[in-house]
Amino acid sequence: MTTAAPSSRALAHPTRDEIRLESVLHALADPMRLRVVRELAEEGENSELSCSHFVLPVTKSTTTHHFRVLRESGVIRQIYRGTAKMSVLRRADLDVLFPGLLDSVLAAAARQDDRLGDGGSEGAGGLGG
Amino acid sequence: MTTAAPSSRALAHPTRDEIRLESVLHALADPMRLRVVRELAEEGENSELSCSHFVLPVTKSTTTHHFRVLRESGVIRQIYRGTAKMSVLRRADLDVLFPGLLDSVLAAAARQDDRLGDGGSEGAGGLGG
DNA sequence: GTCCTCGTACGATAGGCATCGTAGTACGGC
DNA sequence: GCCGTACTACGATGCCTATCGTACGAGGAC
Repeated sequence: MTTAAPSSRALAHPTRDEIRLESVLHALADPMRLRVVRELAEEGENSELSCSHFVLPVTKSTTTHHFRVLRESGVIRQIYRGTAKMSVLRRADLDVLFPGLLDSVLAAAARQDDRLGDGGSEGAGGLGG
Repeated sequence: MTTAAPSSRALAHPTRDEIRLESVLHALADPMRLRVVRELAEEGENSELSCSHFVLPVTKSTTTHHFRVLRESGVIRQIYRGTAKMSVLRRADLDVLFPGLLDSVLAAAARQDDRLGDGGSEGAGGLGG
């Protein structure tokens, strides 16, 4: 699957067999990371989003850290594309390993947001940076 | 549901509305706690198991800590019954808040155990791709 | 070639947490 | 009343982690 120029920089990912449920749950338990995963899921299975696409209320360093946790736990796949680093949800792998888990978590997150009125207008906290 | 005297000691539990997805995921992300939850689930919805029923490779202090995390995150309900402290899975509440989530996690855990040969001594068989 | 943008690496820091040991409380049996 | 069992509370400890700031490398724009 040599798509275009993968650059010389490669990133280490766990194989499907190396993905652990505990690590996935831990990765999803963080609000920032859950937010990233939800956004990736909403974009579609094959959508690649750059790190800079996400506007998180933390610095770039911290964002890098969160993406690393997601990648090393097997939740997302990351590839370099020019100066940008694209992230894709590993939905297929996760669905094979843990059928229904990702959908349940995503649905639960959406439901909770709806219940708490988080998706509306009030932001409660300024996204100052 | 006669259940005799509930003792005077009461334990604080989050109401259904107070249960947060992040807290539940965090609670389930720990191997010890996931083990407890799985055992509770296998016993049936209304089964009460005492803390001492669980044989965990940690001290009683640590066991108490884990049960507290599970209780405060809303995953289990605990009541005193004599000197024993019984634990019950809050399956109904969780199913209302996050439909399918608990089942997905339990199924995923069972599947992973099976895949890794945790239940017995068979050498890590299916190394798919 | 030079500069700018994107993201990384490294160090530092503060807080959380899993773990232990010990001392203490509640309840039931004798 | 006394003791044993079941569990708790508290303090200590060491690791993990979420966060930041700064310095740095890679790749594209001009």
